[in-house]
Amino acid sequence: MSNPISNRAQRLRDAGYKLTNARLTILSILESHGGHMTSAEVLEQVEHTAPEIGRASVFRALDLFTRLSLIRPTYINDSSTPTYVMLPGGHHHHIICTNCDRIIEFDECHLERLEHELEHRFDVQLTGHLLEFYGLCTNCNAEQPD
Amino acid sequence: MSNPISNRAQRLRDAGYKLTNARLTILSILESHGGHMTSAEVLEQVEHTAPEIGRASVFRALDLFTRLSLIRPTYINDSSTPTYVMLPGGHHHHIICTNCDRIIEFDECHLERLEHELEHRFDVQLTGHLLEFYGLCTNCNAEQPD
DNA sequence: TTAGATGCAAATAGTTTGCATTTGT
DNA sequence: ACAAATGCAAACTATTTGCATCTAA
Repeated sequence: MSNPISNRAQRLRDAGYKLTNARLTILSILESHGGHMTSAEVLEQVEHTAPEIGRASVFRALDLFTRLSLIRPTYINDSSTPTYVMLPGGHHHHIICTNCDRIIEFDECHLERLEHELEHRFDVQLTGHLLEFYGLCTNCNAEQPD
Repeated sequence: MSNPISNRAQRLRDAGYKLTNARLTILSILESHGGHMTSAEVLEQVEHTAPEIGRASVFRALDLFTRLSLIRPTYINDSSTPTYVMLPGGHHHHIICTNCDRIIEFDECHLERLEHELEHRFDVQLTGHLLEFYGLCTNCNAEQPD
């Protein structure tokens, strides 16, 4: 009640969820890590910094955060493990090299106008978006003889 | 050698991959199904229409198609199974309701300019993109008292 | 002809479940 | 006080692997 609550924690509370130790710890791990984290990386960090938190709680928290659009799972490296992307300010954008899986992040997307238009057209309330471009990075492009 | 080869099959061949029965069958299942298919749905279809094709080949084909940007795995329903999205013309766009998982597809994105700009800025060769908006659909928005 | 792709079945690994206990509000 | 969330460990399920065989080019 005395220490400051992060924006995201506030959103959890506002949505009616309890600010438990497990949730706050996992949120903090995601926030301090920045951009992308696989579920395996989150599990590993939890294991290191708060081994009392169970595996199941990690998955439950990741699911909850996803429902709240705080993060979004996406496929990057191999095909069977999700990488969770933070959606600060509700959005995130990157380029994925489909050959070497390198990620290039970029900021601007100019999608505000489209977002508003879609909200009106489909009568939805949008909270975030993810924009992914796929292709070959400089290195992989050079390697491909075509 | 006599029957017509689809655009996508041609892209497989051009990239140096063999046009095997397994790959063509799976491609055709994806194409005839249209927009979205989970891996489980693909497996089920294969089981019905071509039971001689092994599970492993399905996953191998889906991985290959992903590397070629013919499809893209994304998280929609539950968190543990990918939904593959066709990328006809290289792109796809939709809105996901984070409450009921309803998907609303839409066409325009006006991202061509950004795509070209990114190609120059990062010296990459882009082959496709996926744009996802997250939020609440009409029904779920109405239900939420806020 | 032959490198690449397949099918099979077993092994693996990631995720979920059920339930008694704990905790935030 | 009590509904909600947790931690545990077992159960599950999707995916991958290794290898002998087959096939597209």
